[in-house]
Amino acid sequence: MSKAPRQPDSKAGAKPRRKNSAANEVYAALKEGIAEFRLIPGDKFSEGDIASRLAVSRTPVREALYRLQREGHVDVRFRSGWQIKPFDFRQIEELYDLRITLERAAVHKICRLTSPPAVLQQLQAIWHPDHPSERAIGSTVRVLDERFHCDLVAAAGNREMTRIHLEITERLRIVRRLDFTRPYRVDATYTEHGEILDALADNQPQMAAEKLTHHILASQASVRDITMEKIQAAAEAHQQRQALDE
Amino acid sequence: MSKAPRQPDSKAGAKPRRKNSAANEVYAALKEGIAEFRLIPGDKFSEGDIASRLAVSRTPVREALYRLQREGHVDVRFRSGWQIKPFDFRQIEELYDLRITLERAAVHKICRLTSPPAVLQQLQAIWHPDHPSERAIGSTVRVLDERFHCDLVAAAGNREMTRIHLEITERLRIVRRLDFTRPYRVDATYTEHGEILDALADNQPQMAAEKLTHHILASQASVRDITMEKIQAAAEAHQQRQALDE
DNA sequence: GTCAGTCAACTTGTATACAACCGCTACCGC
DNA sequence: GCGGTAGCGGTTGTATACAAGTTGACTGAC
Repeated sequence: MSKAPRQPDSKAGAKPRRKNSAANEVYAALKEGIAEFRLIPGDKFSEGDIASRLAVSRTPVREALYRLQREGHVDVRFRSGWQIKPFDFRQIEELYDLRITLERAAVHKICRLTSPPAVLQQLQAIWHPDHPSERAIGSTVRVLDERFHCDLVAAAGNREMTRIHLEITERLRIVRRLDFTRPYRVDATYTEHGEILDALADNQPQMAAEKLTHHILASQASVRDITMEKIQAAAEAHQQRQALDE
Repeated sequence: MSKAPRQPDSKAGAKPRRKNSAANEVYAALKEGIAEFRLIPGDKFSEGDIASRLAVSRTPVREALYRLQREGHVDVRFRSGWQIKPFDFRQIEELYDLRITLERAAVHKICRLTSPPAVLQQLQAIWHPDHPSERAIGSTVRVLDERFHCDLVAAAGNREMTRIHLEITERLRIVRRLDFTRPYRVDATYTEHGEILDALADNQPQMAAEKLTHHILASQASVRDITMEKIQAAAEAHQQRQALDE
């Protein structure tokens, strides 16, 4: 495995732990590493590596790795090490597509509800362009946008759908974090969210679904090129590091 | 934990193993136990219980339990044991609802494909009521039905959607297995599948979606009452066992 | 009889030890 | 020079040992 800078180990020597905090810390550290591209798709590593690097035993490392495996971030080959799963553009596209399916279903469901869920009011207050109070800026918008979509799905009232959608959101977050430094589609986001909410308020599911689809596709497009770019850069950096290791 | 009959341990004393077969065996044994209601929702047990019962160490047991936990079958409380998750009727309903959402989206996608996927031909051959060759009977129909729906979603070409759908199918299988002994809706299944395939062949997504929805709802209804019944019976048996333990 | 406090058994979380197995390299025969 | 094979380092899979926390029952006072 390429020698990434040692993770800041926040609990060196701290033996007593609550819950399975060690496993959780390993999980969080690895996931952050993947999200911030210190761990590059294709990187190989062993359980022992991670364990000594984070100063824990292999047991919590294994638990964390199995979680990540189930989430599709890493993979293991029998007695021959782990690796970060190669980046899969098609998978990203498919996840966005799935989001569209789920969220369209959600707005239809919302319109079929007998009484509109309270959360719509709150979303109106945050997002409606006529709203006079302060607007969020920069990457905050992205976080709020994520929240918007999750709230929308949750409002439809199917908890399993909400759970699945959350899982997808999690996996896409890693990609979306890539363009943190960019000026985000702030105005567009406000406009589009406003349109969706208006359509919902008017009980026009078709319109809401169309606006929603458009919004997600726009967001996807915004993310797509920067993703390509970053992945490329990360892959090159990775190759350089590997060359340096020899 | 109530004393369920000892699982048949197929590999007592067999030390050398390939893959993590011990973990897989534990997983399979537990899942079967849950599916067949030897492990009743609410049952409490410890890792040590399972380990000694299946003659393995706690390590593979833990791995299996964490898998089941992620799938929503069991839950753990910190240093205080595991339990089979209480049966959640609402969850079942929600999963069926989610199936409808995903499968409707799938048929729409299929109709938008430039060339119809080859699997449709195969499904026609199996399911079309005019088809002269042999029909499946009894519980085989249920297995084939499951396959039908998975194939349909797979044909839409979104692998992530296929994966999620498969996960849902897995979780519903436990419920569907409940009415193994019943005469299944054989004729209805053939008719309804035939209608869906016809609509797809005619490239009528709306029609296909409607027929599909109707079919899933019928299946759900068929399962609903028997589920109630069995759960009731299982819960009573469980109470009796508990009373007997004292 | 009831309630609070204590304690011991039990449970999970983590660390460590050991065994089986994969992949690679170096060596040997040709 | 080349092919095949044996051996070795490294990796995961499993077992076991130990630590920390929870639960529930028992005991004692009131």
